[in-house]
Amino acid sequence: MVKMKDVAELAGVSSAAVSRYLNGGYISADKAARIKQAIELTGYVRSSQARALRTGSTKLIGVIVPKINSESVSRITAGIGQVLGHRGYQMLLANTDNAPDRELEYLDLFQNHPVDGIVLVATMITDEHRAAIASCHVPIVLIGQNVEGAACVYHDDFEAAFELGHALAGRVDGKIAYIGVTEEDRAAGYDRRRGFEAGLGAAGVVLDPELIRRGSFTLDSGYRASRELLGEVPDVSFIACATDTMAAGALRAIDEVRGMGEGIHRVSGFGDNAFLRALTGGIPTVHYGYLTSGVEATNMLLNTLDGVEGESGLKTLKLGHQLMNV
Amino acid sequence: MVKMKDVAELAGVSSAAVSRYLNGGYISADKAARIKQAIELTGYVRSSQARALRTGSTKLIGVIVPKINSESVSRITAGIGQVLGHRGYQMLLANTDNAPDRELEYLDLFQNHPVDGIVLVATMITDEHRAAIASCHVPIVLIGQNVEGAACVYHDDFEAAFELGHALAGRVDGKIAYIGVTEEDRAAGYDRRRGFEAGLGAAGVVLDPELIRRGSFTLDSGYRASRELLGEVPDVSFIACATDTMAAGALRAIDEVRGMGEGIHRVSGFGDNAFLRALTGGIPTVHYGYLTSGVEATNMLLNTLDGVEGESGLKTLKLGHQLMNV
DNA sequence: TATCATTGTGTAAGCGATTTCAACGACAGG
DNA sequence: CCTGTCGTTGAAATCGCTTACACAATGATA
Repeated sequence: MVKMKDVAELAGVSSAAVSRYLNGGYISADKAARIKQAIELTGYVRSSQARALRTGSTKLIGVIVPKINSESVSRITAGIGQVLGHRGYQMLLANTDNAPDRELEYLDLFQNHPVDGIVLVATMITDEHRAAIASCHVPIVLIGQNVEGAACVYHDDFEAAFELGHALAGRVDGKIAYIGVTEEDRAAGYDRRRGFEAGLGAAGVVLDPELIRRGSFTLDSGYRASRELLGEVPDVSFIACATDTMAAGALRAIDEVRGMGEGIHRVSGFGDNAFLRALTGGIPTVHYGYLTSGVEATNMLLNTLDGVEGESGLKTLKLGHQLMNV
Repeated sequence: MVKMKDVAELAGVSSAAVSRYLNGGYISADKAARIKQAIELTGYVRSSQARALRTGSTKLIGVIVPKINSESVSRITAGIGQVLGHRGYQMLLANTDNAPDRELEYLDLFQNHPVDGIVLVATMITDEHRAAIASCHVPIVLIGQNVEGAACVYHDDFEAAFELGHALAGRVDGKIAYIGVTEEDRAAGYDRRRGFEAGLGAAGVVLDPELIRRGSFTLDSGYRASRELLGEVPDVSFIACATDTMAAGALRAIDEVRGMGEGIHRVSGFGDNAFLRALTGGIPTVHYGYLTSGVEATNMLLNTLDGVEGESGLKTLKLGHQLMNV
């Protein structure tokens, strides 16, 4: 592998000159030309490892996600990747498979090590998480949760759920059920459930605690919870779910129990999944700018890292949402 | 940041001893104990950058994908990530957004630089690709295409499509149409289209060239191609698509033109998308072990890198498939 | 003419690990 | 007692790059 010294010798300069040429330091025009030629001739590329050791910067951003094969996460990731690519960084992806302790593990691994910054697509935030985030040696931005004391890019799940609940209250007659997710996930669990209840409440509809069930983000869990619900409470009229994926499961359950095509007007979700939209013509749901959240979070992070002027660095950013099909 | 020298001093040994302790070289029991204690006391973690510079190995695997927010790719990626995690490697993810030249770019970037190996989730393989792969300095495994002279983990798209075509020929009456993707994608474009035609042919059904259209992997393109098709040839009876995602678009188009629920029995796809399966009860499609292909490819790659005995290293592996709902 | 920025340049000192090398004590065999 | 082997050790040489520093020119300013 050709190294800087080789290039320097070929160009008849010192390796310091080559380094300066590469990094934009003082260099005379003729030497610059000779170096340029020497680099092209040898096909030299500088060792990012040596550079990293010397400068302490790797141009790598650690991205921690709970699950890669999910529409929302992969959209967020697409947004992150877009920005990183544009700005000369690369993405080190860590998938925790929904295990919050693996999040901590990666947080630990990353901060000591090879990354310049971290984007955490967050689900459950425990005290341990807060501690880990606070003691992080590199800048970190969270996506999806609003955590005090950390830079966050998030959506207002309470408000969105409120609006959805309020809108649905007027349109649905009969019993409304809600299938949520773990409330340890503040945004998708707690806020959505509470917001939805509050929204219904504001329209004078009470959500019967008996009709609140719990799933786990998967289509299958939405399906199972719905079957159970329909079995126990046959006259349920509408099933609201905490995610579109779960809503797809609910849809399937209703179709099975009540006949094909029955489910479409009897479920709602969150996330505005493209597949679901196309196949059903659109159930009531909330559109979040997932890609945008990835973009915004990453820009914020890189602005601090690159010391971009005019940008106030890490802060908390609430993105908007949009009610669909209500 | 505490470094090896600090640990060594605290333990009263040389840094060489600490390094040996960490890497399993000669070390006496008592020194090992002292070093262990010193490490715990200081919370020392070794700099992977310095290590990388010295050893030339980064424990990083470059993963190049055409698109991150797609079910098949994210499943493959999940499989890759699983294995990497288990075996102490990390994933450097590069998303090319379906731009084959960005694939080349990353191939170039990766091979000279910080990764120990590459997994390429391949779509179009041009001669440039072949050249880049052949001249790659680090081991590389392709997923999804069978390329002569490269290690590949792939599915037999021709055979799968043949079986699907053959099975459908007996079940469908009336005109069958096919919406494919670019034939530069040998597996998903060329092989599927040809296999499907051959399968129909073997059952005595001819696929009218007028009824072969072209889309681009997206739901929307499947929708548009189908609308066009239905407009031009109103008596089309069945639309086979090159991917489930496109089939979802076709489904929507048929529902729009002929009434809700009509599409379900009139489309087929490839890939066995979970959402589509749940929402439709299952259209004819082919199930591929996407996660498995990620797992197998990565194991193969790491086996060569780690020099695992008994494994014959990089080779080409054809995975099975399964016809669904026919 | 003396003084001082300004611009270029090379030398050499690291960054923090791994690894070669020579050396050393102990102990067994001859 | 000498020699060879084994297990163990630290000093020192890298790995390839960046950058502080010293030192020249050169031209501008007083």
